[in-house]
Amino acid sequence: MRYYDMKGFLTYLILWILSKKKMNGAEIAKELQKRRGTKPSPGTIYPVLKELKEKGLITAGKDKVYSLTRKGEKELMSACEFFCKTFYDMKEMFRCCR
Amino acid sequence: MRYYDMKGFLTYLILWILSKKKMNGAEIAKELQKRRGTKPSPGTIYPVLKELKEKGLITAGKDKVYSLTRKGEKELMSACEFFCKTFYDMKEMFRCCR
DNA sequence: ATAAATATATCGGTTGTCCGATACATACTT
DNA sequence: AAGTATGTATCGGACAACCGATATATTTAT
Repeated sequence: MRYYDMKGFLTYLILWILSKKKMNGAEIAKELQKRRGTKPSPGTIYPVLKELKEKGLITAGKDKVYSLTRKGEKELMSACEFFCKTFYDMKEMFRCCR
Repeated sequence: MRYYDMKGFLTYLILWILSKKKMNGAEIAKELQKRRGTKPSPGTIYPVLKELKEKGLITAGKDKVYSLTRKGEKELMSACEFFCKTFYDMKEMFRCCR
C-alpha cells in the first residue's frame, strides 16, 4: 500500500477511528460527521469498509460491528510513521490552531 | 476549497513547505523526496504549482522562486484548523512513532 | 404481523491526483 | 559559441475516492 499517494484520507481516518472503538457503518459515518463536518454518503463508506475487510484490515461479526485486525493495527502504525516522517514539523501546525 | 475531500495531500504539503522557505520547483521536489521518500515527477509538481498560482495562493518572480501570498497563508491556516479538528486526537498518533 | 425507520449494499458516473513521456527554456561548462 | 546538464512546462491517460441514486436487509414501533 502506498501512503504517499494520499488520495483520500478517508480510509486511514476510518482505521484510526476504529482503533479507538468498535463501530458499525452508521456509527462510523456519525463520527466522521463530527470530525470533518460532513457525513460521508452510504455509497462512500460501505465500499471502503468492504475494501478494508477484503484486505484483512478489519473484521466484523454478524452484527456488522467492525474492529481492527492485527494486520489493521500494523497498517495503521505504518501510516502513522509515514505521517510523522512527512510532517515531522507538524507540531507547529497543531500549535497554531488551539 | 473542500478540505474534507482530501484527495492528495500534496497540495497542502507544498503550501506547508513553502510557508517555511521560498523555493523553486526543483527544490520543492527535493524536499518532498526527503519527507515522503519519493520524488514527485515533473508532471506532478508543475501542474500543482500552476494551479496554486492561478488560485492566488503562491507567487513567483521571474526566477520561479515561489512563496506564499497572504491568501495562501490564510488557506494553509484553514487547512491546519481542519486537520486539527479531524484529528483532534492525533497527538497520540505522533507519540506512537518517536 | 405490518408498517416505518434505520442500516447496509451496489452501481454508474464524475472528478481530481498523479504519473510518464515529451518538449521547451535556462544555466553552466569548456 | 556550442554542447550539456538542469529546471520548467504541457499533454494524455490510469486509477481511485467519492457521491447520488437506488435496492435490499434489518430493526423498531404499533
